[in-house]
Amino acid sequence: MPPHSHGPASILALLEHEGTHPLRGVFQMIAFERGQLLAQPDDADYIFVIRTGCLRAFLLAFDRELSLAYLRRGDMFSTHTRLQMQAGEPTQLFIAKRIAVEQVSTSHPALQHALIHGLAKVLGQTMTLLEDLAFHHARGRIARYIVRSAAHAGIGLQRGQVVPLALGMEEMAALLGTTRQTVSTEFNTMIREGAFARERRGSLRLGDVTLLKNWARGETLRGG
Amino acid sequence: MPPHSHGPASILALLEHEGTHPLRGVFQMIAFERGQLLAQPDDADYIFVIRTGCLRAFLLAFDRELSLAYLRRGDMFSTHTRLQMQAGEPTQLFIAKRIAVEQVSTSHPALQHALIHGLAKVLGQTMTLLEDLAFHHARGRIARYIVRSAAHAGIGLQRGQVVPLALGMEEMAALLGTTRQTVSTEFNTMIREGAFARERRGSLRLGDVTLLKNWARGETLRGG
DNA sequence: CGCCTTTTGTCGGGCATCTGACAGACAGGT
DNA sequence: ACCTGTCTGTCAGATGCCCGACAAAAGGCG
Repeated sequence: MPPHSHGPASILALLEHEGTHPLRGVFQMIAFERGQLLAQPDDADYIFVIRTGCLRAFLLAFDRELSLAYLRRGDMFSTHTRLQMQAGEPTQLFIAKRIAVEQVSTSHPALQHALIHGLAKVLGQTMTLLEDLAFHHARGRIARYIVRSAAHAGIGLQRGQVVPLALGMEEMAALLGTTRQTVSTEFNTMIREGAFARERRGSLRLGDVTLLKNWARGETLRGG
Repeated sequence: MPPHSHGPASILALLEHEGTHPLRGVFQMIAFERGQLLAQPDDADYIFVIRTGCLRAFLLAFDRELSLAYLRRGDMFSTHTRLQMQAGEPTQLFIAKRIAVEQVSTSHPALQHALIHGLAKVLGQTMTLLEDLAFHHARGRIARYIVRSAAHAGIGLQRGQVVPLALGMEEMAALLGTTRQTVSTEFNTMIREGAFARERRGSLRLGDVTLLKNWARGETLRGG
């Protein structure tokens, strides 16, 4: 569930405003190059809001990685010991220690709501991933990803519609918890079966949408 | 990741106190029988705190289910469209509409913190599950579960220690995202290799702890 | 256009794990 | 003790997926 809709704009507005809102005092702005990692400076918890660019949150184990979400402008999140962050492009964000935010936010309930909202959102995305991994085969996950991409782009599931795909095979694999090869193979098999066709790189044209829906629904469950 | 430590006791204290704390007004107490489902009455979000008993949060897809967490006294959570709740034993809980809580909590920052804390905790557990599913084989997940069980019971990882297991094979399988048969087979293979021995039902005696640690660390990663 | 790098497609072998089926072990009640 | 239901152990067959390797294709740049 990649690019998701923007979080509470109010926070960003507060932080970007030229005034001296008390909240602005605890946040620092930092910039990242493409590919740069957001290192955990100490073992304190941090909270941040994306201002521009794109940050990929992922789990890392040895040489494998699983992408959890792509955070974009307005998205708010907190550093988490087990999560790595990497800029997918030049990125700016506001960051502050969680404790500091909590102290200030005592008098700013709106921020609290925003935080809860943000956490709940990431929790939801994580749950989607969990569903995918636990219940769906590689083909189902790909189908679900395509359906989500279409929905996110505001495109109906109808033959002929063009759906943009933000990710390459490798990145898709990392997001879906599988391998480049499996994604590639399944993808092309789905094309041969007529579910959709390739449209240059980075987009596809929908074909037999019923097929896609059935795969996405997971008629055939994982491990079966 | 089964029973986790108790949440903010303050909330429960507030709710259980005989006085007329404003917070108490928005919460209702309900009781459940063993096996009963916590149905989503309408499409509003609810927040609840467990008072007694045990609630299992799980994902459901067709005839398969994946247990996410076992919530116990003091644990706080919110209903989530995709999550089912089931009482594992007679259970009482305080429940309220999220909106109502937010309105009241505007003047009670402590509650906000507790909520954020609770959400973050569940997010953490979800992440653990995700790690398991994405990176570890069945054996690794079982080993990790045993290690967690020991830690939760405050038992050191040393030969001879007795670790209680709260779950049967079937429930363990649901929590670890695998099948009863696989858990049973792996479990007994691990016993034969000397990692631990069975101690009546529901507990085991640790043997070669190094083996256990290695499996838990995941020397051998999933899909490899 | 030709070169080089990155991305994508495909194959064959191997393996973890799922399914379905059945037998043995345990626990509770009468 | 017995029966009875639930839990547990194990097997054989099937399969989805991973891995390593290599070829084909696409894009950037002089």
